[in-house]
Amino acid sequence: MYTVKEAARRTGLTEHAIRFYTDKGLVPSVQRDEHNVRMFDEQSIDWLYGIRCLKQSGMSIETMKTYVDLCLEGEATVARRSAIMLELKQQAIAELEEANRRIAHLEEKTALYEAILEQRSLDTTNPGTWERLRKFHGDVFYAPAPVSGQGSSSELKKIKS
Amino acid sequence: MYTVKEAARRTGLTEHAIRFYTDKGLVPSVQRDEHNVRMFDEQSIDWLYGIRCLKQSGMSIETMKTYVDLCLEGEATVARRSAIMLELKQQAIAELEEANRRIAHLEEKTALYEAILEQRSLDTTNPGTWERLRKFHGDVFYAPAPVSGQGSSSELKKIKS
DNA sequence: GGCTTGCCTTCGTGTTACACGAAGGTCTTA
DNA sequence: TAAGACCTTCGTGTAACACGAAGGCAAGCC
Repeated sequence: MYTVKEAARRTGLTEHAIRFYTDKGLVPSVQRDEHNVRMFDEQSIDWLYGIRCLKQSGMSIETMKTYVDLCLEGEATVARRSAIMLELKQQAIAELEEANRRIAHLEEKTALYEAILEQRSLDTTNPGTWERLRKFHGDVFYAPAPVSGQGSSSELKKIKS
Repeated sequence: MYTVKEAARRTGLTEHAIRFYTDKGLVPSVQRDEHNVRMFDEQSIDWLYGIRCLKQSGMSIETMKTYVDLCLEGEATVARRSAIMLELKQQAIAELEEANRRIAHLEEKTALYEAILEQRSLDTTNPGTWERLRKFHGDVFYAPAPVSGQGSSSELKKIKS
């Protein structure tokens, strides 16, 4: 039987996290001794490993609770658990796509900054100067179509050089 | 000049978010009228668009504040702003890799579940039953090395097939 | 004048998954 | 008997808002 500290050492989780998980009911086999101290047996350690794994998969605590409860019900719930994992995978794929969009977006911006630094372009990344720039290329900074264009300035050429 | 509601309509942000951003100092050009009501001019709308864009890039509010302040200082800060964007891109790339890891991980799990559902494998996804399974293949569920290794994974081939 | 409607304000709580510290209890050891 | 090490619970803080409450203000309507 292990204390929180030992369980932390064995699982790689922090003591705080382990208390948090046990309090959330994610470690069904955990017991308390006569001084109300959490005691972990091998099965509890297994559960903690499982939790850590689910966390790595991006599962929320709430879903973990559902998942754990389904596990306790036994093999009859395999299909439902499978569905949870599939949904999680869909979510991960969505995050992947989001990350890809961000990178593409940031790629543009960093390229733009590079151009500015090399004096090849105007500074369109500062919203404070858009009024001056709007009529030329006011939509480099942000992805969707910006405000309806008005505003003018002729000192731009000076910067362009 | 626009109210919060109109600014929300024009920028696609919620009214709550707009109040939040203005209170954080991310919209330097915003004013208040005689009744303490926020008033947005075209430049304020530009700033809001910029904020929305930065948010889409995954930038934190704190960093946005830094970024906005740098913008206000003018073109002398282009290099520092560029550095912020580069860092953000690195972060996005890291998130991308994390998402890829998750998907690979979940791919295994969903495949395993499929195998279980097709009666081709034991249920190794339930930590509550690992005691029974540990001697067979206790490390399918979680990614890193599990409990101090006893048990072999020689039965894995049967599942993989 | 008074009421309703609609917009605005500030303030305060809830969210997620813990991190962190405080205050206090218990056991062991010097 | 006191220190040290460990545990407990409780409470606050985090990020980026969402949401609702309570209240102010102006305009329109009867």
